[in-house]
Amino acid sequence: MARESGPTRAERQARTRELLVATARRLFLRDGYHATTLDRVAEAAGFSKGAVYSNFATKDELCQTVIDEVRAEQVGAVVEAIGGEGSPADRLAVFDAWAERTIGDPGWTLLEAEFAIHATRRDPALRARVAEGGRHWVRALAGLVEEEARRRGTVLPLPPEELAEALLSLGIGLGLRRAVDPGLSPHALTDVIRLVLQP
Amino acid sequence: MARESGPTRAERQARTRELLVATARRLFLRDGYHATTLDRVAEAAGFSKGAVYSNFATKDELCQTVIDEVRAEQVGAVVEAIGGEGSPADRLAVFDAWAERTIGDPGWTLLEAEFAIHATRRDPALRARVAEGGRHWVRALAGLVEEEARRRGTVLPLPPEELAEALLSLGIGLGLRRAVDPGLSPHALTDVIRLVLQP
DNA sequence: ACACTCAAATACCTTCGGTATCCGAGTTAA
DNA sequence: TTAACTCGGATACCGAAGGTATTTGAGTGT
Repeated sequence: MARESGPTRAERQARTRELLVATARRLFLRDGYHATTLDRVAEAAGFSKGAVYSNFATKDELCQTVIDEVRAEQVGAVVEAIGGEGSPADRLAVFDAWAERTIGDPGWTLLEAEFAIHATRRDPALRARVAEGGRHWVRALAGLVEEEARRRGTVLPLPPEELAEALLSLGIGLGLRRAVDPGLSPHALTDVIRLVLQP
Repeated sequence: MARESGPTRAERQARTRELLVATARRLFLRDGYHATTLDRVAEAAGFSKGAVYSNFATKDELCQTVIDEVRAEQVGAVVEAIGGEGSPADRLAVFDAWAERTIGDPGWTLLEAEFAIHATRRDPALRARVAEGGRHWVRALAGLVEEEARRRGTVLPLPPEELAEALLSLGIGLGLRRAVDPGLSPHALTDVIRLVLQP
């Protein structure tokens, strides 16, 4: 036993992992998957590449960790936004703000898409994981859409899952389009949602 | 002057370029942008990497050439499909078949998206070029949508450009989603189009 | 016939993901 | 207390890939 025992070994490793994930998150969101190198992540976090490989098996695993973390926050935010009280118009405005923040964020949109494509091309297991993440989004959205229709007392023009699939796809496509072409109007998503929800 | 003059030098180079583009097209569509290496393209075409760099400044330029070629075919096909005669239902069926072939083709969808993301992250000039390609799609679709509404005598629920933007984004998003998760229903796109065009 | 051009080949550079090995602080058992 | 051991992190290295510099040799103009 040391006189003044500092943090234990496991605690130090956890701290290292945290710092690596936080740094990787910043760089992956800023520069994208391919342009971000593990050397730079390690250096920016104050470690060597060895620290990265001691905490994550591959670059894919590190990036997946970052994406899971960010996505959990995004899903939570949208559920909270839509689930709130207020008139349908209020809720749509809140959702609009969320969409503007999330879909309008090129870093996030590009990273999700880039990693999904990479996973699809590279490793069936990773692709399956990414696909499951997408289905998770669809289920969450389908629930939200159904609930919203119930609140409004309107009949959905399509099954909720299909509508959710279309909305998610629209969000992905619009996010990509806006990232590539920042001059685009940001209103297409909510306009289409209005169209679908207010027949 | 040689006795039996074979192909001239310029002709030989054009032939080399053709072979390289055709080979690159096959590999890019099959494996994607990053996974396709110039060494393999050159070897598969029967040349060395030097031949590639003698005909294209960078990998980006070769890939852009391939994408332009394929996209020109796709746009032509959809304009031809929609522009044809027949009842609205017939035309929608033709479009449906086109969408199934094009959007349902993971190779094409993933390559477009992968290259767009790469260009956006890497080089502002290339990004601008890709963005212009997207606007070209939107203009073509807006014209088609407007014409279709005129033929049907219906009023569009949104401005044609915005509708076209939404449809393109939906196509991109759905194509990506289906590439990542092949089990998805392929009908969301035409369902939404029916929804928008038959109020 | 002879110098020259230039498409294509070859050799080599740098970067980056990944692996093998090493080091030394921290943990544990005697 | 101490000595063996564990293992997180550092370091050295490998192979692949985009890109560049240089060379080569078949075709071309004078």
